[in-house]
Amino acid sequence: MASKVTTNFNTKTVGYEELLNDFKVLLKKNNLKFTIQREVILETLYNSNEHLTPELLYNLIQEKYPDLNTGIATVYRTLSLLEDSNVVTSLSFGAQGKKYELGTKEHHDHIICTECGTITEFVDEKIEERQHAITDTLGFKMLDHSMQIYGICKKCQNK
Amino acid sequence: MASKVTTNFNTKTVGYEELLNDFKVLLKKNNLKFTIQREVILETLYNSNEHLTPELLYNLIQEKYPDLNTGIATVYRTLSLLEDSNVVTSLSFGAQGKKYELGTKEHHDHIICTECGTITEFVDEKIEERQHAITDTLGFKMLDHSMQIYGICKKCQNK
DNA sequence: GTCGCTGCAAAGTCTTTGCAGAGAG
DNA sequence: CTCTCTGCAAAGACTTTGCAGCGAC
Repeated sequence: MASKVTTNFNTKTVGYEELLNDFKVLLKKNNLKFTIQREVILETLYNSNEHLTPELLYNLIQEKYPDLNTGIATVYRTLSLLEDSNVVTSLSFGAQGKKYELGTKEHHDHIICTECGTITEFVDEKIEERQHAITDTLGFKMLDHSMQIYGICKKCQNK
Repeated sequence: MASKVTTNFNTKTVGYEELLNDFKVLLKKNNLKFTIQREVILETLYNSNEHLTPELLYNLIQEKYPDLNTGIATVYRTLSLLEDSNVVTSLSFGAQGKKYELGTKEHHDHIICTECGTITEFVDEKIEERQHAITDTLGFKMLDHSMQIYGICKKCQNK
């Protein structure tokens, strides 16, 4: 790898077994129960590379496990639980509706195509460095950050 | 000014008269009417250095011009109009509720204190440069971008 | 068995819309 | 005068909550 490359696209680090196990440990630690609904929600989030809205997630689950008859309320409740536990992260870009993604990936930012809605992820070391420099100047203790670039992707430009 | 300074905080460029005039021109161009409610909304946005939610804006107006009895629906309608015309920009950081700010300032990013909610604005040239470099690599046509840094401000750390 | 979880439906938020009268141009 | 705006209230979208029965442990 060339040493000049400081931007990386698309990172995924944790395997499903590991993720599931961590989730079980988390539940046990808080006296919560491991239910089939919770597993299905986690699995569906894991297997989707998209950023999912609660409703989209609900539909995917209905489709794949119609017999479970999982309620939308459970999806919301589980997403809140997962967000509080930092297993998923919520994003609120566009006009309406939060989207969720697993937080097991490495930190990354987002490039969003306003035509087709496709989200590309990236990390750039230089930007990360500057962010630290800026908050240091202000005496601000950085906990997290997010960056979104909006525009038109290559594919949509060629349409 | 030292040449090393590439980060700037808090920028405001357009005066109210100019802003108001642009708004009137915009309205005329689209066969829309200049109403007292629209003026009050624009003025209140201008005079607030905060990022306002529709409800907060509505309350400020009720307080200052109780006789106008401006409806919340008008606030929403006017904000949509202003957003479509790129006079204001909406931000959807935190958990719920969009916030609006005038788009007449120069482009800037946001540093948000998760304790007290204070928002600091900044621009960093190096980051802007990198963003362009990244989208160029992807053949992506950047239209806009936004960046938020979350953490704890100096004041709140000392509490 | 106990106690948390689930689905359902009802209740909350926040935002948008239909309508009839008011008001800008 | 005309045609858009406005306030009101009703309707919509999205999310949360109360409850009684179900199910993990």
